[in-house]
Amino acid sequence: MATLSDVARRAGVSPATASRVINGSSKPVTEELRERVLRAVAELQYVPNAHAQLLARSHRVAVGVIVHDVSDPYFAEITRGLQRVATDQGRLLMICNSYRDPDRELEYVELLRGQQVAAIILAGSGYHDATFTRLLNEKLAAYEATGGRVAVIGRHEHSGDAVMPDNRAGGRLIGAELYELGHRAIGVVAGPAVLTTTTDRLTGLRESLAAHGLSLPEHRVRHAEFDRDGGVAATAALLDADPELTAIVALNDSMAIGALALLRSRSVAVPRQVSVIGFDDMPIARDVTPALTTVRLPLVDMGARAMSLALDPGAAAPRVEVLPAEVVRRDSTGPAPEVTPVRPRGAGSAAPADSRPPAAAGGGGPSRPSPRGG
Amino acid sequence: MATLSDVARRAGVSPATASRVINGSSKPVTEELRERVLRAVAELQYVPNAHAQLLARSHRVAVGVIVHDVSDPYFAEITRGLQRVATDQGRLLMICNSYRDPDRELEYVELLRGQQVAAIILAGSGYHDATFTRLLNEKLAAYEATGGRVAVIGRHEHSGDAVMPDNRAGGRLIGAELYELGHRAIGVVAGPAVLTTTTDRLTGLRESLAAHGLSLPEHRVRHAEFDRDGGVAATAALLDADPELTAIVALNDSMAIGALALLRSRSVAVPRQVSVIGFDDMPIARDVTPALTTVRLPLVDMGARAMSLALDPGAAAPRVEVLPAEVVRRDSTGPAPEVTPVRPRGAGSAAPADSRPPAAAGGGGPSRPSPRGG
DNA sequence: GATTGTCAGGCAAGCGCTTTCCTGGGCAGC
DNA sequence: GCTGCCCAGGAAAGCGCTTGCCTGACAATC
Repeated sequence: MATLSDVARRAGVSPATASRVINGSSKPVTEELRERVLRAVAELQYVPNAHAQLLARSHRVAVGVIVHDVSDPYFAEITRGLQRVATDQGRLLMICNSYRDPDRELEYVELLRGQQVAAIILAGSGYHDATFTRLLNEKLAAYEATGGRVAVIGRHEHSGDAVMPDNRAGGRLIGAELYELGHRAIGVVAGPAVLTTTTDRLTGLRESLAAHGLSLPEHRVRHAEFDRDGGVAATAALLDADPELTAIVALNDSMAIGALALLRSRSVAVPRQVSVIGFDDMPIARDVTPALTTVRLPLVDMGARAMSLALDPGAAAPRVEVLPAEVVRRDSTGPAPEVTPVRPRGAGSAAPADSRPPAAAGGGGPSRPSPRGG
Repeated sequence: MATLSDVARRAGVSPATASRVINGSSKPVTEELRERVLRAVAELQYVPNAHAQLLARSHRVAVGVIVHDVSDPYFAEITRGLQRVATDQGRLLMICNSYRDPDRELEYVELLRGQQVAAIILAGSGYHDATFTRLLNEKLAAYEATGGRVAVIGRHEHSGDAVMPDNRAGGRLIGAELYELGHRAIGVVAGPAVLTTTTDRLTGLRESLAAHGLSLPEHRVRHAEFDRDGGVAATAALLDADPELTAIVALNDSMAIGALALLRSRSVAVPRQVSVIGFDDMPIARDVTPALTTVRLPLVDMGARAMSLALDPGAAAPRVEVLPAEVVRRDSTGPAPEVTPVRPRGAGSAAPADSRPPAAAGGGGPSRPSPRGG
């Protein structure tokens, strides 16, 4: 591998001069020497050793981001936003997948610290785990103490700059939407209980149902992995236990897609028999059938803002930007059916023990806010 | 930021000893000193400067991969395979998105070279662009000349180790499949013509159609971006020009999803009126409606193998692994209808100028190879 | 002609770490 | 008691680059 001194030697100049030519230093260099250096660079196919440069300058240029999994569309979208701003500012982005393993997350913080990144961005749900949270905060604090910048997306536990999707409000929107459509028997396909995203969304949903005098019993909430197959499993469990459900809330779109798949495999009509609503509005949501009603989060924007916060030297006070959630109505939700929607498979017709109210006659909620959203 | 000498000073030892303790060097160190060093490390929250380490050791540990876009499921899957092997071997993976910009691709090669990566993996289609190809090969050659390893996925233009999905055979499979189903009026929703992936798949398709005496006129091939919206646009163009098409081949699944969306918006029944077949078998393919018939490529495996090749010191001769494509039959394809399937919108019924043969009566190909795949 | 100013270019000191080689003390062997 | 060996630990030489500072040549000024 050719080095700077190789270039300098070939051009018949000192390494200092070569360096200045290559980096476009403000220090003037004769045109002739400049050309000799550039020619040598081309001839040797010289590329500066980035590590040596980083050691020599004290200027940190890369930015690290730790996500659960970039191939998950949720994070793919966020990453796209991060990338855009990073690239605009001439920063290199290093992406690390924790695969939802807290330990790996801690390791990556160290790794990124060792890489001398200018900022670390943590994207994705936090964990209900006090020990982990303390450990993580210690590590981040140590990093910040040496001038590193930290921004988080959707995490409560860190005290610095943060971009927060309004998961709880989103949960409330779902509750209101389903209530207006007349649904009273609602099941929830939830992500892992240790994730704050799961509990936040669930809390919001419970709040709005409670406001209408409805409760959400524990057995109507099934936890599984936050992905398509988790959605399949949780939906199956939910329906097996409660065939009279008229609506299924999936706490993210991947799970919702799993729910749709399971319902289709059981020949349950959506939304005629059962409505399904998701969360996140990932791009594919509009292309499944029926197109998925969901709660939109401005994912790309969340990424972009987080990167802006991270790269902005920053006010003394930590900045928290809460980004709103909004319902996107598509075809997977509809008015609650008036009779038990799901024929229990095999078993004799289960007693409809549910306390379903008469439900506003004429189907459809009192007034569907708008005929079609997004 | 605490340095090694800070640690050494605090522990009352030399930097050499501290380094040896921290890296678990084979050189023996008294238990007492060892403990003092480790305590100092903990107290100072010391993390070694990775760049300094890389400078000092000559051992390169990171691996770089250049993909078109990780958030595209095709590359997300490949990346997953790459990651797995890289992690198993204790390598850090650096992911770079070229966003299908050849210039950016060249830049990233330089960047990765500067980062002293042990290997560079190029994933994704090559370009029909002689100048670019030459430039790229020069850069890669320079990198290899200094001991760097290169592996490519799905690119003809590089002469070293390669993993090649059998795009052409996949194209042939599609042709055979549609022919057997009785389709004679076939349109192609293709990716950019400059991509070798596009042309390879198209070539295969043409070959198998030709084997049955069918040709694929240019106006039945529409090029657009290799994504969902490209699929929408190309399908619309195709149908507007040729309402009598009975099958649409999308050269990747993203475009196929766009095609399905467009057909639904025009109320064209799939597969009753028009069959749709995709390519790649990305995970979402089974969850759209109708579930997408497609050609499966072993994406994760492709990534894993490429990484193995890249990390394996390597035989003198370049190794090329061709991975087979296989048809996955789902619900978006069916026998060709016997009458003009798409009612032209508005315009008077276009003359069915097509040379459609009588088509085997009874619908359905002579014998559908297997009732249901994958 | 001596002095000062200007300016292109080079010297050399690091950046933080690893690793080779050397040192000096303790011990066994004669 | 002296020599030689072994071994833990340290000194120091880089790894490849940047950059503050200095040098030496030349031109301008008195």
